Amino acid sequence: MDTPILSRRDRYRTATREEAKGIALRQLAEGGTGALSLNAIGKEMGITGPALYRYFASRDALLTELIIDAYGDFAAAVETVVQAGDDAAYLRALAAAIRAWALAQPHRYLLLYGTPVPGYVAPEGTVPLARRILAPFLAALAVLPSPADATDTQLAVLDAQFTAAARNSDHQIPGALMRRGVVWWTRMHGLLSLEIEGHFVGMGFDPALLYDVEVAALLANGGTADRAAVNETDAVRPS
Amino acid sequence: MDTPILSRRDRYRTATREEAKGIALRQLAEGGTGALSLNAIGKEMGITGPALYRYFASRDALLTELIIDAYGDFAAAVETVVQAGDDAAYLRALAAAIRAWALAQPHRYLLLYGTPVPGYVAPEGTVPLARRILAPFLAALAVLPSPADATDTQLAVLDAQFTAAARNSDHQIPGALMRRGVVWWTRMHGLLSLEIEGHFVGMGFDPALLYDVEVAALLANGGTADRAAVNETDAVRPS
DNA sequence: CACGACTGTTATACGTTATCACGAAAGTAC
DNA sequence: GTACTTTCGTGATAACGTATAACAGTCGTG
Repeated sequence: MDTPILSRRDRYRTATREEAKGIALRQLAEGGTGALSLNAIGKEMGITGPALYRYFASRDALLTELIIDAYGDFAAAVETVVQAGDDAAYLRALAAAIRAWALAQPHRYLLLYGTPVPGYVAPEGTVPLARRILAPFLAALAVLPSPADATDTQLAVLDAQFTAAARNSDHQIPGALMRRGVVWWTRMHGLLSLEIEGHFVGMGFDPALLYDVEVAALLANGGTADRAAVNETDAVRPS
Repeated sequence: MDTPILSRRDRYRTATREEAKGIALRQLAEGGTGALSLNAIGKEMGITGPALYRYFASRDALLTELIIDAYGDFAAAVETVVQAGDDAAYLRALAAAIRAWALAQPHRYLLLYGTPVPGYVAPEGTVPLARRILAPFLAALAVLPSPADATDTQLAVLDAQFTAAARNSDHQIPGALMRRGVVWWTRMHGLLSLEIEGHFVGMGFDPALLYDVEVAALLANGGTADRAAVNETDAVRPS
């Protein structure tokens, strides 16, 4: 967060930009991505719609800016988790932080991981941000013993793919570790997205409890099958 | 699928409705929910936009109709899976059918489980449809031995919640069984939604393989932690 | 045949994004 | 202090969207 010397004009410019983005977030929370309107934002700020085009190139530009901000905010929230207790407790705290952030501002979570909006173009600078969120999990998982081993051929192939991908990238994360991190990610996201989108309402159970149970399962067997009966891959597939 | 005797007019009416819905699906696949336009549909059909309001009360009405259709189609696709081999193979085939349908028409999958569109109102008749999709899984899971037991207090509470919810509903599904079904659902959805939305691109692994691995994990330990070290629930939670 | 329901058309109101030309304000240079 | 330049905001405009209303044609039925 470096704040270079800003001229009077630049300060005003960033101030109005922030004000607009704040109103945009509120509109987003109230009516989803479809409710985001530069005209409405302008009206609320006391200026006309076209005036906002001095600050944002287009509606999509504002939206991608909100996405990038949300990524950074999300990553920051995860990074503030302090490592207290053993690694299992740390992972539980990380998972809890993920859920807390997602439930506190569901619209922003959906902005990151929800249905891509019409003119969706991955903002390019998004990959390192996504890795920043996963990093704490990987750090904790690295020192946690992995119950499952490569006796399973499928797992071995998958881990080899991750290892190969690491070679072509700038990081050097072991394949099996990255695989475990992705499993954590997908399971947490499955629960959170369904909860946020309201698919659990009326089912009569506590989503927080199911979340804890799933986190416990991840801690116990690391997201892999530690039994046999896995090698029969050629199941009956439907037409 | 009962087809009562339709008058000449009713046949024409349903025909144009179906034609419009077909074009709507194509528009949806090309540009997402935002690209769905009654005007554009009409133009493509050779009629004006307002004419379509004789067939659909509003844009949202058309959208919810598409959602209901997708639910039925999805459920039908799952139900066509034939039970061959043991129950594990059947469950694998069911999971594969889920993935095949979702990947074949990602926009429709997102219509069901994706970010709710602006004027989202759960179409009311959607709950039995959602249960229809889960039903085959529950049937197969019922006869499959569950490795995990209620030695875990969290699991016991969760299962009790599901059991209580069943009492207030019309079905009579045991709590532990329903819990296992929901775990299958959330894990499959986590993988499928992230894959469909393109969050796996560039990571260098085969999503199908990860899917198989996760299904194997579900089969092996039923989505629960079969080890200890679960009872320390009070982890460090961030601010 | 005649009536009535159904279908499609134009016109209209109102909303959105986005661009443009113009005028006003603020900052900078002399 | 005056003149210049950059920035900011406005209003007009084009194109597209939903949705309603009034009107005209078409079809099925009594």
